[in-house]
Amino acid sequence: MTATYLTAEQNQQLVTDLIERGEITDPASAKGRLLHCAAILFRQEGYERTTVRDLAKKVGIQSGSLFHHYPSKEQILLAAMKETICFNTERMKKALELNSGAKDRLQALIRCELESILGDTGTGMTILVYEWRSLKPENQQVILELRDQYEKLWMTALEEAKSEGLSVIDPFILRRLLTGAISWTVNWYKENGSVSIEELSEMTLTLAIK
Amino acid sequence: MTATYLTAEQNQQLVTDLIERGEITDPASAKGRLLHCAAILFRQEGYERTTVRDLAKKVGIQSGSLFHHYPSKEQILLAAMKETICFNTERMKKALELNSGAKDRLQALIRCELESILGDTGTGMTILVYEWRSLKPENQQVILELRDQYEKLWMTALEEAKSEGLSVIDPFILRRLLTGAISWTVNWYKENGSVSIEELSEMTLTLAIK
Amino acid sequence: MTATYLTAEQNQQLVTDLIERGEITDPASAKGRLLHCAAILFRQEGYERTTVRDLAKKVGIQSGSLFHHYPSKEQILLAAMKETICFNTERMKKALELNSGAKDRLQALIRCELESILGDTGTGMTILVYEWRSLKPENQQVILELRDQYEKLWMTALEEAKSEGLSVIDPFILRRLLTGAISWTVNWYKENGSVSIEELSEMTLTLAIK
Amino acid sequence: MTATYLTAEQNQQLVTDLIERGEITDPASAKGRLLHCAAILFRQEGYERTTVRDLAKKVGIQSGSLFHHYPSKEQILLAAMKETICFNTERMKKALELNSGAKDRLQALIRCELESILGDTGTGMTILVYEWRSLKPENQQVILELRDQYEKLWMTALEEAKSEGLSVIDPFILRRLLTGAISWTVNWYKENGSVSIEELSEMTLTLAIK
DNA sequence: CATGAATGAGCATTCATTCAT
DNA sequence: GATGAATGAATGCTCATTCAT
Repeated sequence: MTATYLTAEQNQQLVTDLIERGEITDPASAKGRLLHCAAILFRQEGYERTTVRDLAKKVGIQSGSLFHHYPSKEQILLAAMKETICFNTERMKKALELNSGAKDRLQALIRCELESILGDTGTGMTILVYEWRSLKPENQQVILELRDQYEKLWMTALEEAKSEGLSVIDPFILRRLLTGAISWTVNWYKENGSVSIEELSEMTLTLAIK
Repeated sequence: MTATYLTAEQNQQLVTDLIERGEITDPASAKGRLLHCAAILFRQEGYERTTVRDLAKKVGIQSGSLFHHYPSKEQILLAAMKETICFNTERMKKALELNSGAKDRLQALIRCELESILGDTGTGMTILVYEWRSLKPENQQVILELRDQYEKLWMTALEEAKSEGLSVIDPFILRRLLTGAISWTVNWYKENGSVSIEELSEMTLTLAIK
Repeated sequence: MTATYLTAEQNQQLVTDLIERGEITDPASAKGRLLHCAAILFRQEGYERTTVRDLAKKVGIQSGSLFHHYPSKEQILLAAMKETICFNTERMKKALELNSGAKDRLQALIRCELESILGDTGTGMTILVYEWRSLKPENQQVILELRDQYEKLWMTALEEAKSEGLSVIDPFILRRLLTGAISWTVNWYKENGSVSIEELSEMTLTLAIK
Repeated sequence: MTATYLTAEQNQQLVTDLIERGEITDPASAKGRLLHCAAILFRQEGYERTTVRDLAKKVGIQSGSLFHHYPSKEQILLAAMKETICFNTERMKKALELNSGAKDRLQALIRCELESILGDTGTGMTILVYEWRSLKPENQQVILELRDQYEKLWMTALEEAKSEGLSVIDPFILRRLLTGAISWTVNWYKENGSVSIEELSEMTLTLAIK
């Protein structure tokens, strides 16, 4: 048996809610399209290798127009990161609500993070991992604070798992090992390969618990 | 009980041997110092953010002089990657020789890779992971081929572990999950913290096997 | 004894008359406010360093809206210069009418020009001096023609002074030396300092005549 | 009778001395040519309207090469200003040495400043006057300090003139009026016109003293 | 081998101007 | 009239690479 996960409808509803609450930008708007394209390019090519001209071309505007929406390239990265954390934190909360029991709750988190890394939503956590060093220290701090909430959800779940005897490793270290294992999937997982994201999340769970 | 690992002397001997065989560059030579500095800077700052002037300054020469040793910045990265793989492949072979039994052999590999990522030798595997996209496809191919040998050592050990019932996950996927978990340590592990590299390698082992 | 100068009421009356005759724009109108703000910003920051966005912000409108009033940034500068010359020419005429005798008439002109440079009316001659090179040749020509009338008032007064033996220098050169001396005051004169504009105009007069 | 002024040879000797002492850059060197061209262009076109591409073209190099010599456009302006003040301060000192008597010494200063403004040496004081606002406050401070020595020479001469009864105006104000009168000549004086620089300096002197 | 001035393509960013709403 | 998103040419600056010395 496996954990319950958000349906496509619930996922879509979450997006709608967050747009309404102003926490993420409507992907249908110019600004939202910009952010979506930026997330994809930064993920594929890396922040440094993506020029504002590349980005503008992908969005379908002129490079100067980017600066109508954001004052600098780095602010685009920052905004993409912020919305990504925000969306994924909310999705993890919803996924936790749907499950009870340490094991299922942990699996829900793993699956959420995998979906975020591997999905084509452009909201992927990958840029948070790989483009971190491109932020100036002050902006790193901004992200760190948002990331705290996200990581608290994980820590709670891992501590619960440990107290139930499902794991013996220190939760702090286990979380970091899992972060690496999951984020690295972006470099090898092929969507139409033999393994589904759901199966992959089950395998990842067996790493975390006995 | 834990696996046997190379002593500092054995490690040093390996370096000497590889220099003699011409497989890695003598770190005392100008070229070797260049490669060493490059590895450190590329790891710390990233390849794109490291300018040839930064690198030249660290080496203590003028930027134009770099190009007497390598025809381009990318070739410096490529050389650093090659030597890193070469050295670490050899070190893993040595470490495997020192151990028998699937569990110990697996732990030896984990420890080798962690040492390579976290050690201050400048030979770290980190750049292989994070600067991969900075290589042109043809150079990626060169590294991929070298990497094959390295990965074969892992695959053999993981298949052995599976056939002995230590693990149930597909070795191919397990290796990739471990790759991520181990390489990510560069982002959080603090040398003088409460956990030694040896302890960390034991914890990582518990992820891989039951 | 000193020359007679326009009272504040006479000054205000002049403004009203000129608005009525359509020679300057009513500063209460949108266009007038724009010109007023432009004159101030161009004087403070310089024409090149003042962006249309800065100007729009000061006026309290959007930058695109400026172009409903003037077809280009340069036309705004041109209009500001035109109105400045027009207003100051008229003011000098009035001031000349109030005085007789070469000395007093000359002092009246000096004081007028100083008031125009140092006053806070935003109609100052400073931009004519410092932003001259920002005009395209054809627009420089437009200003030159307006400026001719203005300068004729000066030349007449200086020739009169010379024929009365008050000065020995060639009026053409004397006028240019005075132009520099007076316009430069914008860079050092402090309104609440120890010297009033009236006193300064007397001192300047002693430069021009014996 | 008129004041003594530096001969062309003495002028040239001064240049040579200052280059030797490292206080100004050899105009024959690449850096010196750059500074010379910059001074001319900044004077003719203004700092803002001069692009680094314009400057590079005039020097005969590529725009990127400018930044081999100076880290920014503003530093080029700053260097040009520094060398200008330095050279003109030294030239004024030499000119003062050649003359005695308040009147002659004052005329020497006036002539020096006029030569500096109107000469084609590219070392003209004009940019100090007209491009002042283009410097950031910290760089303005640097120039202010250098300028202090220069202005002290003037103040001493003007105070001497006043104590000898040659002038009645406050030296502080007189200096500023003269600064304006002299610097403004750049806008109207034509070299091959009917008036020589020497004659102009005599006329200017009659403004300053009775 | 090493230097360091020079290159030149490329970069992020600016900004006057346009125009559909 | 006014808005404000979009334009696109131009700007100051960067940087891997070249090459005469």
